[in-house]
Amino acid sequence: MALRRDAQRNLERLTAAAVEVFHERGLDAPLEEIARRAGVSPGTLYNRFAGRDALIDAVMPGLIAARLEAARTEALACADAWEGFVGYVVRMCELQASDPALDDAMSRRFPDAAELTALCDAQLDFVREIVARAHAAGALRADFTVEDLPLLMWSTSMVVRATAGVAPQVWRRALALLLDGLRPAAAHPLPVPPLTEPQLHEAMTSLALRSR
Amino acid sequence: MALRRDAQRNLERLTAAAVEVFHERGLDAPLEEIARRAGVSPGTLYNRFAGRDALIDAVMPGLIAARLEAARTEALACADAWEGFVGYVVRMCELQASDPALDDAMSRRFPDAAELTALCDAQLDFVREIVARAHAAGALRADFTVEDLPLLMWSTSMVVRATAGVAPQVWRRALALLLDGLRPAAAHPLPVPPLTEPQLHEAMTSLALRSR
DNA sequence: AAATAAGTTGAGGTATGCGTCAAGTTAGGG
DNA sequence: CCCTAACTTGACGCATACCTCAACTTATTT
Repeated sequence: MALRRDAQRNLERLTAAAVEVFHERGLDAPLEEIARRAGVSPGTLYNRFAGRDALIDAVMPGLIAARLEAARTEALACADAWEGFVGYVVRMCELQASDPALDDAMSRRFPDAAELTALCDAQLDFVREIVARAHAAGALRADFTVEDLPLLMWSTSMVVRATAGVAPQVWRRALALLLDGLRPAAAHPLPVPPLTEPQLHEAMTSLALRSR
Repeated sequence: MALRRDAQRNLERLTAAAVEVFHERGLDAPLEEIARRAGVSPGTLYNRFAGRDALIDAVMPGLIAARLEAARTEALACADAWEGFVGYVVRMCELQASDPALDDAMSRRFPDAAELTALCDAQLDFVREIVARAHAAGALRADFTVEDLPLLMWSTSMVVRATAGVAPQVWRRALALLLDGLRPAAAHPLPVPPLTEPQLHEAMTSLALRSR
């Protein structure tokens, strides 16, 4: 059954406030702040959303779906396979750098945010194509796998966090150094195998970052 | 004047407990846990140490001084300048990966931990030599600077944190990819200039990591 | 204009962690 | 052995943040 009109309005205020606050403070922002900003009591928030993950799932997919798709199609549209790959990675890192909420949404998994999780998992599959195309063109070192991509994202995530207040573009330098290591000509044997897909998933899920 | 004997004993217990707890939980571990583990009340801890930084400063330099020096001398002793450089970086990252406390101590600055800060600043100067030697030998891309090294450390820090529970060696892979980008042959123009030294210092100081 | 279902409130309980201080305990010199 | 300065204690106040629920308010239906 439909929500009562006032409830509907509060729900909209809540999601709007969540977008704001997540943008400012990341996905670990206090829920009470979101309620406050929505002009609503904490009880109302919990009344409407089971918990943080439900709120995240109500808000984040709408913020990232279009951008993820844009990054993908842009990459595949690019004539040069290497340029496409690099363009994709850079675009993703730009998203990370532009918004702590996006960074969290892309670096971690929130088990009870089903839509968001589905979106990200799907993205990983699409990216497989981009990587495959680069491999086929001999533009990307052969021992690089899709599961290595999150390593780049994590790296950038930290560089951004450390330097955002001081030199907000420096992550591009760190990423460029890294990308230079991904060309076939740069390749030297790697010391350990890549993450398996389940390992990757577990790593993202257990990444509660700001605590231990 | 000397401490009373019981106070001396408590102080030793406190530093020992701090070493343990910092090792397990990083330098943000609750001080109360340290007091508890030392078999002492929180009051006693605060009685002996002005705050977290003082305790860190009492404990960490002893844990890292020797290892930092070993890494340096080992690097300079290495006949091949590139091997020396890589060996140094890998050794440092091994320290990071082996202990959250070392990771914190090397990735951040604790303004009121004077000894620790001095130690790390000195290290950066020594490392300048290693980088210079690699540059002189044409073994390291010319546009790489000492201030770029912390970018590597931050990158590794995050990869370690994400994967420690799942594939504790995978950081070596991420680092290897990165190092492959540091060879002169791999170099392509970098999009932004390196951090300046003051920027670097500020970035480390403001990196309160686990919060925002 | 009731009646009622739907929704909101906000104080309060839980938990973590910092830092303090009045009261109590103890080491160790005289 | 006893006195006093040195030291320890642990409960307390503060702050943050989670989540709940009994009492209240409001929209909607008839």
